[in-house]
Amino acid sequence: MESRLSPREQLELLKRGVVDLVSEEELLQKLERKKVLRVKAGFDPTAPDLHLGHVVLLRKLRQFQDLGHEVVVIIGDFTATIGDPTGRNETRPPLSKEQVLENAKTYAEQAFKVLDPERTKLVYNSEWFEKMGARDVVKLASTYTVARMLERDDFSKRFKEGIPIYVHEFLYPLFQAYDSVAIGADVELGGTDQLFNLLIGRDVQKEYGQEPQVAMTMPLLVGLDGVRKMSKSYGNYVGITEPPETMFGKVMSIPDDLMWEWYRLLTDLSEEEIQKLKKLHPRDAKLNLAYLIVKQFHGKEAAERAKEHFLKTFSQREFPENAPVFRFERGTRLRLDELVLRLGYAPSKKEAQRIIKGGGLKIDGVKKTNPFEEIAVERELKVQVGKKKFARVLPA
RNA sequence: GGAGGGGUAGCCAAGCGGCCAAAGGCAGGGGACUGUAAAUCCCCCGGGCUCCGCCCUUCGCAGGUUCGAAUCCUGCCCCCUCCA
Repeated sequence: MESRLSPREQLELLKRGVVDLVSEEELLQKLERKKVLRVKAGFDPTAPDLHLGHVVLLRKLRQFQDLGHEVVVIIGDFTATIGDPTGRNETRPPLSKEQVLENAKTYAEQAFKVLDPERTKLVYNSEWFEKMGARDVVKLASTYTVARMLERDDFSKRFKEGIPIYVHEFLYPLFQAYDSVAIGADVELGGTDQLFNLLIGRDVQKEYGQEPQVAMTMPLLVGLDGVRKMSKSYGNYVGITEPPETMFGKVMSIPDDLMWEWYRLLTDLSEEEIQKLKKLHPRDAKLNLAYLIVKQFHGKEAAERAKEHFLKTFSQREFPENAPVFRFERGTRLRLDELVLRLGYAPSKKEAQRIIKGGGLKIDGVKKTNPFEEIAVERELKVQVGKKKFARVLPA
């Protein structure tokens, strides 16, 4: 779909799913004036693993690309090498240059599962920040007031509650804003939590004599727990490089209520189509969702296989043939708690024992509840730990 | 710089000489139910030992007083509040 659409039609499309748009009129004007807009998105090079939460954003970027626009991904290598003690994580050592490059590479590989490489530019912000002197930093800092900085939710809250705010933390939004100046961004895209930063970008661009960018934010995807935003540190995420079966299973485990939002943010289905799906049995609607998502990252065939696998394993309770294989020397005698530990399905022997005593271990379909029982590896053992973890144990 | 409050397991939060591996809640794990959803119920939740018992390591850090300390004393580090 090349950019045959009128500016107004483009606008309508681009507005879909967006939370904040500052402002709609400006975006329309830009679309009318320019054929190719520069759409900016930042990337944090400390965490290169992308999950579905990022995909929400990437999909919107892709939409811009499909309309003929250009995406500029800013790799925040400069800021990353300084280190950011914002969170409570003290041990967050500044990344080395190599590390950043490495992460950027992984990031790009993953991002191009959604983005069009032809219309994507990767830019490192060290390119301009390394050249900046103290004078330039002061100039940048003087474009904003402390009072305005404190407008940010996060800052004002911390300020009121007496949680420390470091001076350099005020600098980060400004640096991000300056990225927009450096590349002359027309639009910047981010999660809703980024709105404040995106708006600062507008102000700073004006200070530097540029036309302000349009700020556009996308909803934060709620994670598997159905409560918090999807994030690696909450462990409620679906990584886009995860195997089809895992992905499928994870999607199936989301709360029912959440699935419609996922449909909106992660599939191309229209609102009408989604409404129709609501008439299905929730399980079937969710199977369809999982299928559509897996398909995007692994293709149709893999999606079908994953679905089949899911149905067999969980609906018909069959042992999955593609379960991970573990080999032990023939004749090895192991205690059951040891076995579970060695398979990596328990963090300690104690925990393995608890699982077993609680009835969470099955070997060849038979429940084993004595963790001290020994078993010899003479032939294939079909091991199941809990509901979702399987292993085929073979003699080597 | 001054005065006060506080640092307890993944998080929140009790405990303030022994009955404390440390209440309670959340998160998490296992089981039942089921649609690997939600809700509900039961069990577990520092580590090790063939383990109905024993041992080791934990209550900011380092020492000390005690038969015995998360609990008392000393020093140090960190955080917060009010004042300057």
